[in-house]
Amino acid sequence: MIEADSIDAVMRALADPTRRAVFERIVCANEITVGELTKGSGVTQGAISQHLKSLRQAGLVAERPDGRKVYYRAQPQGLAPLFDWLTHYHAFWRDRLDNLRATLKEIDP
Amino acid sequence: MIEADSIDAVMRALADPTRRAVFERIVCANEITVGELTKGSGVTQGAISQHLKSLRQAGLVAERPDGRKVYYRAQPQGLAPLFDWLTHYHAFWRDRLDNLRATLKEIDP
DNA sequence: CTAATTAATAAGCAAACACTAATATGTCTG
DNA sequence: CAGACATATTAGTGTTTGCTTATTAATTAG
Repeated sequence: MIEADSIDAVMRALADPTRRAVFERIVCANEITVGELTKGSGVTQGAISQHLKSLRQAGLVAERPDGRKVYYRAQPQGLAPLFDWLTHYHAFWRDRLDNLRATLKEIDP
Repeated sequence: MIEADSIDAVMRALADPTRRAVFERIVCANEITVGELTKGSGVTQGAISQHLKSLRQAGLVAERPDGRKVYYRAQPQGLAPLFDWLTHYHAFWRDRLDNLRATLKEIDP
């Protein structure tokens, strides 16, 4: 069984376009500060901090405070719930299609 | 480049728990009517219809009207944007980790 | 033709959300 | 220490969202 809570947190976190963009930038930059993320994001530093909180709670990013800066990096295993969910339903589909094919072959071999 | 619009629609559609549950039921049942989906969903038929509209617009499900009933089925290629997005960032990560490993090996072979 | 059934849609509403501006907290620098 | 800097947090606000009830449209049954 896929854990419903984590998939929920991950999906919700990635559903918002600006928050997803923040996540993508964090992935591409190995490590990046809040200030850098704010620059060119189109929103306020406060907004970025709030998005980071969501991403952190979803397990998608981790923080590394250094002095007065905080570096964020992506957490690879954070996408696991989403990955599992997708694979599960993909497998489901594939099996059903296989069964369908088999049945059709049985009827008309 | 991953198409931003479709990934957005798919993520938004699957972000809501009840809508995601509707989708999962549609996947598991090969075909299912609105009435059956409503039964045991905890929400009204109107709500279900609205969720189906979102899923349809995201390309995740397709309808097959038959008499006064409407049968819904999942559309396998609907998850493709999500799948592509995931693979893209997964690959990104893997490459970066590979590079890191290589660099470490260079320093201390 | 009339009733009942099935699904889509519309209007209204409360809750959640994304954002801003302002403030608080902690850190470095002169 | 005082002021600049980097980030988190809070309060307030407009918009979106998920839901309900009621209605409409279409199809079938008696």
